[in-house]
Amino acid sequence: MSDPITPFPGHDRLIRGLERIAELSDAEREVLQALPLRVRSVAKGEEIVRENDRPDRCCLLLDGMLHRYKLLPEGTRSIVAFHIPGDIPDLQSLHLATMDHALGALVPSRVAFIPHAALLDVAREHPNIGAALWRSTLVDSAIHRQWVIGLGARPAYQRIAHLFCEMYVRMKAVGIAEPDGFMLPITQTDLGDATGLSTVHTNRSVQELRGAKLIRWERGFLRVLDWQGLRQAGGFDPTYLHLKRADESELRSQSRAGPHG
Amino acid sequence: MSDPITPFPGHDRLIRGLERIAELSDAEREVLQALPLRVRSVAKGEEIVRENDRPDRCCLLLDGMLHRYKLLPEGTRSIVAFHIPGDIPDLQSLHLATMDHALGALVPSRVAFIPHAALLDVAREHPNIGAALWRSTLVDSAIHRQWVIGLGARPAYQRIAHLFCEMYVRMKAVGIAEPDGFMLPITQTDLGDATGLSTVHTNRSVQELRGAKLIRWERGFLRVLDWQGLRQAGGFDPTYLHLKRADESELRSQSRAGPHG
DNA sequence: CGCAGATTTGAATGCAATCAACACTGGTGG
DNA sequence: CCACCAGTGTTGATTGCATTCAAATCTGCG
Repeated sequence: MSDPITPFPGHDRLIRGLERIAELSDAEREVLQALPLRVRSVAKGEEIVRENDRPDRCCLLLDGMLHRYKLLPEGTRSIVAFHIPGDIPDLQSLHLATMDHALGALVPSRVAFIPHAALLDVAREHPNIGAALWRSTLVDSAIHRQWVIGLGARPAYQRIAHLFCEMYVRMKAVGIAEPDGFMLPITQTDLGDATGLSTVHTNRSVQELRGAKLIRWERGFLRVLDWQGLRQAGGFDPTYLHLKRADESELRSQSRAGPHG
Repeated sequence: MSDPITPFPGHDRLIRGLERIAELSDAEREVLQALPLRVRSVAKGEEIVRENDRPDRCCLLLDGMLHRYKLLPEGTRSIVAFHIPGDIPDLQSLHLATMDHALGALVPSRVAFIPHAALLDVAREHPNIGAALWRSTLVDSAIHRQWVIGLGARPAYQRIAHLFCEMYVRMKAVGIAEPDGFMLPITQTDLGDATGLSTVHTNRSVQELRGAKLIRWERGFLRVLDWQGLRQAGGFDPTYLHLKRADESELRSQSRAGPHG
């Protein structure tokens, strides 16, 4: 249960997370390196921030996977976002005092807390970093929009394919994907709560994707067998992730499968 | 087709729009008053910003109603947001260069364009205004999240009730609602495209709301007959709109109908 | 008046939810 | 070491909410 102010390991994640969408100078990277991080491990299923909380710090994900969700009166859980290392899932709390949803861990994870005050200072002193943070919340918003579109207009099969594409591309962008797939250590129940489908129907749709030889998904690793096919199945266009050109073109050109980078 | 730099009429809308969620000083209001606005009328159905555009200005809505939407390959239109006077629907373009959706007018409207450069300057020189703008995009994002929840977990009837509540409260917050309802000059087709329902089923759900004596909706005016009932039908909790305390408590306490303020 | 867009109604179909079991996995404790 | 259990994944059967297809009515407007 280490809870010291660690001046090192998490900063790389933070910087990579921001650099996938924004340009940073050396000086700015150094400023970020100096941010105080309080590292903590969280257990699977643990709630990191509660609905209605008024946090005074943000949570940077270092390792593992988090989700943002809301429990409805009927007892159902609605997942509104998945988060991967490098993300700051509750960055919005910087300017929206009250949490309108909860943040929790889907698997054992490591997070780092950054005081609001520190982030606000940095954002004010270094407008470019401020812009990057703002931009980061805007990409988050763009992902929400895409989910709205998916839930409103796409059938189950396509919805799931789209989500797989999204997670794959996001992970590639921070360099934590493998050449042939990525870790997706969530349950089908989680997937269903995120796509608005029952677990049963989620299961059947995943099987369809397997049957179409687009993916394999075992022991938490999702292997992409046919990237072009999966993209097509999901109607996926990465524009909305607003990655920097380089990352984006890389993934466009990538052809089907094969264990080559 | 007036297209002069009008230094006056739109600024009130802008200020009211920001003040529903943020505190502004007199000095800051004056700074906002000095922003250059280019006012324009747009026709019903007109596209103001196109998908894939890279705008160099933002669009402030003065009168009317706009929507953000995306046309899918299958030919369907997915509406991801409705906008009312005081909103800046494409504020995200300030930091996300490429539009990942379109912006259009649902009814004849008046908008004012503000150059990105001007907004960025103001945001940098006046951190509190910058925070208010950022905050504004965060509320937009929170609304998206709520739509995700609705589309993923709520049945048609509830979804529509929830949307009606949301629009009512947002309009109250900028002072353009009537005591007994508000202008909602959209078609049921629009409503369906926003709630992920067919027009037929949208129609039937609206009729249910009417049958339950919760609303009336004629000639573009939605009369709220039973606010508490409507709130309950939609499972509506306004927390996610992040209004300033005052506005929020006002609406909580308001009881059923009646033409008293 | 006649037309286009919007609303409404009816009937048939279908996607996805629900209900109900069963299989598989990993972890725990006897 | 194995029995047991909880969580997860899978399959089958049934139900139902919402879609689609089709057509009639209503409304505003040129």
